[in-house]
Order: sequence, then C-alpha cells, then structure tokens
Amino acid sequence: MIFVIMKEIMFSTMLQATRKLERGTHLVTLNDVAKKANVSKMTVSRVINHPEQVTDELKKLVYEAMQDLNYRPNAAAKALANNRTQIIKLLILEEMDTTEPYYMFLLTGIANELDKSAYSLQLLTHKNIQIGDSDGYIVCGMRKQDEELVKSLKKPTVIYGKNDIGYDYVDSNNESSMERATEYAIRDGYEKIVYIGIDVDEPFALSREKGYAKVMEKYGREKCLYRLENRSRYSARFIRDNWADFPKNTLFLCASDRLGMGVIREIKEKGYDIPNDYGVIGHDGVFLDQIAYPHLTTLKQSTAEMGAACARMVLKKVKENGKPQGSELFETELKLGGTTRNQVKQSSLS
Amino acid sequence: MIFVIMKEIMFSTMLQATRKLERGTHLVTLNDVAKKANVSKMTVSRVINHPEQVTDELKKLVYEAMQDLNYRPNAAAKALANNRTQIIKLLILEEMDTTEPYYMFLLTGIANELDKSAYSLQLLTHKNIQIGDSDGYIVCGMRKQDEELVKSLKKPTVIYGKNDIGYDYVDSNNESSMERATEYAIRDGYEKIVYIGIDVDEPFALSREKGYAKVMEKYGREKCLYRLENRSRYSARFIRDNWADFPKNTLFLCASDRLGMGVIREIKEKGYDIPNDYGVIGHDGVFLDQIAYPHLTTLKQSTAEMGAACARMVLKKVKENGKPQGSELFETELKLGGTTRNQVKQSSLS
DNA sequence: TTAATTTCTGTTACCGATAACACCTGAAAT
DNA sequence: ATTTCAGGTGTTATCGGTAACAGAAATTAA
Repeated sequence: MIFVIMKEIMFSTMLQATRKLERGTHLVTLNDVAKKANVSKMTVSRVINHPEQVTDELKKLVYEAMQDLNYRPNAAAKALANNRTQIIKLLILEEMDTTEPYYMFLLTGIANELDKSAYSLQLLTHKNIQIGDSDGYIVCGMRKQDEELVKSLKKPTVIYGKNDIGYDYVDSNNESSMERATEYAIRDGYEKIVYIGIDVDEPFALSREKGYAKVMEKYGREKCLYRLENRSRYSARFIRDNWADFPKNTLFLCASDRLGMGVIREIKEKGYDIPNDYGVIGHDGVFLDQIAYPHLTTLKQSTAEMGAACARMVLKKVKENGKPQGSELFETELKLGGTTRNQVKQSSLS
Repeated sequence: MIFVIMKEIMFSTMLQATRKLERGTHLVTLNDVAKKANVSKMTVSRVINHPEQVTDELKKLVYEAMQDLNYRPNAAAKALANNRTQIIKLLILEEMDTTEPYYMFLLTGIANELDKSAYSLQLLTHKNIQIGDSDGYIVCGMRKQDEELVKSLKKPTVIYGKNDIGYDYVDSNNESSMERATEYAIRDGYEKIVYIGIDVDEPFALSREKGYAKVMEKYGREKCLYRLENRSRYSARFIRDNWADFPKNTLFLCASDRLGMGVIREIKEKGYDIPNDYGVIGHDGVFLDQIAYPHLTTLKQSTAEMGAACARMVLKKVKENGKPQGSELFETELKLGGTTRNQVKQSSLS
C-alpha cells in the first residue's frame, strides 16, 4: 500500500496525472517490461507464450526485466485477447449433505492448481446450474441420469470418477484399492470377509466389488457381498438384522467409511470387541475415519492430488483444443486404525 | 444450444467469415445488441450500469434486444475496462482436516452469489497463500495470529466470523444460539447443565459461553463450564475422567457437534441411556449431527446463507470502494435429535 | 555476388467493455 | 428572440494482452 500511495503522490506531484493513473492501479504491464528490456511488447508476449520463437539473448533480458518489475500478467486482458474466460466450472451433481466432505479437499486441489495458471473457479451445484461461459468443466458425482447434461457441455470436460461414456477422467484405483484391503483382511487373520457395498450401478462401486471378488477367488474364499444405500443407519440395521450370519472373526469390508461407522456402532452395541471379535475396514479416509471410535482402518484417497490432476487435465485439454487426455488413476493408501488387528507386516503387502 | 449452431451455420453460409469469427465464438456482444436496438453500444452499456441516465423508451428497446439475442456480458472485457479482476479470493486459514465440513456449504453459498455478478472464486489455504490480484477477500477461520496477514490485504475484505479488529463480518449469532439451547435444556427437564466449550480465545467461543452463562444466571442455576480442544476423543476422555461429577439427569451442552460426539460415545460406553439418563446438545448441525447415533440435537447454522451474505457484502464493498458494511448475524436453528427428551413445546421458546 | 530463404522482431488491429468528452436537442431564463 | 443550461446520446481513446502481417537481418543457394 505504501508503495501505491507513494507512486500516486509522485505522479500527481509531477503533474503527470495521465488517464491511466486516474483509472487504475495495476502496476506492471507488458509494456513496462518491454521498455525495461528494450524490446517491443510483442517480444515479451512471445517470451511468455512461444519462447522458442525468441533468441536466448532477448529471452534473458526479458526474464530479468520481468523479475525486476515483478511482472504479473493480467488475466482479464489475456482472457479477452484469447477469447477465453480463464474460468473453469466445477459441477457437483451430488447432494452434498448426503456425501462425505471430501469435496473440500478436491476443491482445494483444483483451486491451487488453477491458481498457478491464473485460472479461477466457478462452482455449480445441481440446484444452480447456470452453464455460462467458461473454458472447461470438471464434473463430480456424475450418475447415469446426468449423462445427458454432461454431454451437452460444449467445452473441454474432465470427469472426477470413472465413466462409461468415454470422457477423460481422474479417479482412485478402486479395484486395486479393494484388492489390497481384502488381501490385508485375510492376512490379518479374519476368517470370513463380508463386503458391504454401495447400492448404485456406477463404475466406482463395481470396481470396488471387483477388487474384493478377485482376491477372494484367488484365495479360494467364499464371497459374501451385500449392497446398501450409503448411510450408516442402513449398515447398522443390516448388521442387526443379519447378525446370525456373522460368526466371530468376521471382517466387514465397507465401500465407504460411512457404512463402516454404522457397522462399528452396531457391533459395539452388541457388546463385542473390535478388532478382536470383528474387524472393519472402510474406504475414503477423508474425515469420518477419524471421527469413528476406534479410528477406522480405511483406504485413504489422495483427494487433493486428484483434484489437482483434474485441473491439470482440463487446462491441458483447453490448451490442446479439446484433445482427449485419457485417464489417470490414483492409488489409495491403506491407513491402519483400531478396527483391524494389524498383525501383518506392511512390507509383505503387494 | 441449437441456437448457437444455427447462428454459426448462417454466418458461414453467408461467406462472411470475419476475423472475429475465426478467432472465437463469443456470440453476442454489446455491439450486436446496440445494432439490434438501433443505438450506440455506449447506450447499451449505460442501460446496464447507469440505467437512470437513459430514457425509458430506449431502455425498453435495449432490454428487448438483450432478451432476443440472449446477451451475456463478457466478464473479461468488463474486468479489463474497469481495472477489476472479477475475482474474489477466499482465504481459509484453518486446517481443514481438523474442522467440520461446513466449508463446503459456505463455499457453495459464496460461489452461487458470486456467479450472479459474473464473479469467480479463488481458494487460498494456509499452505498456498499467493495473494495475487483480486477485487476483494473473504477470510474464514481467522485466529489471532492471522490478524497481521489479514491486515496486509490491500482490497475490500469481509471476515466470516466475528472479530475484534473492526473488520466487516458475517457470523452466526453464537450468543443467542447458546441462550436458546440452554433455555431448552432447562425446560426439557435436565437438572444440571454442563457446558463443554472449545479452548480457544476467539470471539465465537466466548460468545457461546456468554449465552450459556447468561441463561444459567437468569434461572439461578449453577454454572459448570469446561474448555477442551475441539476433538471428540478429548471430550470422551473428559467425561471418563470426571464421571463422578455428573449425576444422572445432566445435559452436556457442547460448543461443537464434534465434542458432542465424544460425549455421546462415552456415555453409551458407560451403559447409560441417552436422552433419559443424560442429554447432549451440539452445535453446528452441518454433518456430524447426522452421523451421530442417536442423531444429535444441535444448533444448525445457515452456512450457505452466511456464505452468500459474505459474498454480497464483499461485492457491495468493492462497488462502494471499500466502504465499511458493518456486520450481519444469522440465527441458528434448534434442530432436535435423539439426544434430548424433547418434551418442550417449541412454540414456548423465545 | 546476388537472389531466395529463413529467422527473428516490430507494427497494427482487435478482443468487448467503459469513462471522458463532445455534441445535439429542447425547455427555461433573460 | 436569443442565450443558458440540462438531459440524453454518440464518439473516441483506453484497459493489457495476442494473432496476423510486415519488415529487417542473417543464412543459404545459385
């Protein structure tokens, strides 16, 4: 602030109050850099956007000038000239109050990455879908019924979550995640491994089931797979209603921490010990696992990193005029809590 | 969208491919509206920004033209001309993984409101404070140690949360919130009301305590007030360690749902009944109250509305060149769960 | 040595909006 | 009837960048 004020005083003292100064205070422009480096502003612009077209010598001069003046490009001007908006819209199609709070981490990851490219974010929820101008979209929580909407988007789009409609996406490697968990459960000495999945016909749910099924077959264990709505009271009720089917030394492998919490609650209610009598493993590892008591053993997603990856992917796609980017899968981390016995050497895991 | 395609076809058919069309596709500009309405673009601009300077007759023409063409102002151009950025930065100074997920709701509220004014959001966290260009700031989770940082901001700033440093803010009415809860607890027949607060020296914590204290005095009850770090394991341990002090028919009034969860857990652990033997009331009502079993009776904050209010306040402040806006307090809603007896007629509450 | 390229840099026009100014009307004042 | 003035509208320059083109210098080819 002091600097700004000083600058203003200096100028008005010099009676040089140009229109530019009256209007605004953006300090350093391309022009300033250009003057300092004794080149045209086009050259400076090239150094930034097409450095290969500029001599090393000039590039050096320009870089130094930019450093000295602490040049920061004006996103609005850039946007206007490129016919871009410098905005990426994030569509959240899920009800947020029924969902776990990992969105916040996802958002943080996205936002930090966008910032680096002077992009900003607009958040749209199912309640507020004003598909205005933007350079691209990131879509989360997409279900089958949202496909039409997503297909109607006219700009580069990346989906957070595997999908069947050929869109570029970023996701956790749900299959390998559950493989690892199942393997761990078996090695941790649990006899029966019951899978409690989420009752939606979506790729993420199917992948998780597949991971479980694969390892159970590999070990010749009997599969035991259920599907519930993703709410702790349903998993609690499920345990209560089917208690006879679950002998001691059973582990419940849950497709979400939320389901895991219901399971824990009900086992404690029955007076059994976790992890000795029964084990529980959840999935997501964002928040609920820490709220649970004992802390849930869970598969922790790298939510913020995945957000960053989404952002990088859309931006790249924007730059390359919508060119397909494929997909990116992130491994989860098995985070041990107090709901498993944890007698396995971590190093012995694949 | 059909409209878009048609328009493109029309133009190319007419072999009128101007440079504008080659470069981009922003459809309708001020100029287009101006032509359609037979006025200059300056008039259109005035209709938008200074309608009082334009005849009703022309205004009508212009509005119609805008409607017909579905005109959407170009935020980048506007930003550039006004020497603005059309960006508001949100600073989250708290660790998000120790905090409840209400930020997501806050964010939604902010984002929706900003959208309406073609503003977008940039999210900054304590890990990533790149205070670049923006027109204003919204700050959340500010603690004493952050005051310097906040004071160094050079643009209109609104704080989410009451503060002592004279900044405009939006917050829940924490005092009246706890007054209501205390009153309710008493009327619901609990003999002893224990307050479990959060151990930070911040206005929100103090206001909540004050609300409790006030009503306890009013009813001539003995105050019993503790402060803990905001984690469920601490409140659980606290209950365990001081169990002797809590006869049956005690209600624990907690400054957060998180603390409330620890209390519930420990009471259940001891084998007592909630809500008959003991009562629990939490605060926040964003997410954890629904995870708790039984559901927590809590004071639900209007988080999204407060977010919207923050956004409106910064935008107003930006428009009015930083003019102070005062503060805005939102009442919480007493949301009854299974942790209180709920024998009180709601209507009898103040 | 001169013509033909290639490589690099500068000039111009433009993106879509706005403030300042110029101008033009008609009503009020003299 | 002429001057003043106010309100209402159009013109111009500008915000800070970038693409397209033009032009100069350095290479290469002949």
